[in-house]
Amino acid sequence: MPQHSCDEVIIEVTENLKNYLIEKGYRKTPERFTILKEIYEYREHFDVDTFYTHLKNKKIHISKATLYNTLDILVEAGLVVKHQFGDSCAQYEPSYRLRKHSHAICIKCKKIFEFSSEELQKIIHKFEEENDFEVTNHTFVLYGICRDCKMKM
Amino acid sequence: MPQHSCDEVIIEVTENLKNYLIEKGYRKTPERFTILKEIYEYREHFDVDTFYTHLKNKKIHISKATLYNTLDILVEAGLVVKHQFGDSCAQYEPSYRLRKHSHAICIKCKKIFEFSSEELQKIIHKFEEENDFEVTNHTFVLYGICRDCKMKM
DNA sequence: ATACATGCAAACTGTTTGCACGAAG
DNA sequence: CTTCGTGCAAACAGTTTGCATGTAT
Repeated sequence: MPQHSCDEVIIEVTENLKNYLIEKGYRKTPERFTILKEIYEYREHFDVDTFYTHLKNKKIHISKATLYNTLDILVEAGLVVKHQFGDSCAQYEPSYRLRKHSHAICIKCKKIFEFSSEELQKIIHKFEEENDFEVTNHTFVLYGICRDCKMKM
Repeated sequence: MPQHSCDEVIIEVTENLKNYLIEKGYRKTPERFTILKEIYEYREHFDVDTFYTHLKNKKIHISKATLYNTLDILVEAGLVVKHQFGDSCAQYEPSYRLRKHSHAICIKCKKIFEFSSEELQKIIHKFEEENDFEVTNHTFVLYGICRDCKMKM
């Protein structure tokens, strides 16, 4: 993908975060902006441990406590989505201006696949209207056996 | 709901479990059948700790280790579904012959709502066919604010 | 100058593991 | 009688918390 568009997104989300922090009266610390930038450059799913190591490799020293704290804020701000897939630890991913998608996880090889579906949005809207429930986020995960693992059986 | 139909379901799932254990060469221990029966009488979502206490109150003594072990088997056997909602601990629920449903969780009051959607099945089938992926289970969770909490704001 | 955020380590919590005993096959 | 399952406690892993230090406001 072009580096250009990636930079643009980072500028936008940085601005969004700044506004969110001001609105909430939180402080604009360098760590918070660094973490946001790194997440949007990384662009993939990650768990806290993996990301912590990733930062360490780039000589960026931020403690795990701060990482957890900041991720909570980014989720609140709607800039990051948190998923709790079956296997132990939470997974995060950037969400701003990125294609909304769902996940399918192979229970054999643990690989995560992504797919999107417009019909899903319709289901969500229907539920919102019928139940007077305001959906802010959702997780749709399919568990099963992928093509490769099916062939190995 | 009529006690009658509940008993019928318990008889069926007990038979299913027996067959599954034989097929896999696992032992038919009383604990395994007791846990299955209690889950199908309970009929609601539960986490391990809550269920452990529930059993203790009924003077049924089964250790947590056995509970975890047995739940894994029941999930394998397709008699119980495991959900990993955002908040820490895993939730389980009986699945045999019970209406397939999805969940909506209020992020304020943490209440869990259930709803079902036939369209969801279509989406799942479409994904299976397009990707040669065999779906064995799925989780669809909406997070947001329920009617009651909206009114309190 | 005054909190609030960070970093570190210790605490916590849900789950897994190791081992001795007991029961299913 | 052999092996697997259970119960218990200890271990583990991801996350949270408490406190001293540092820094945004």
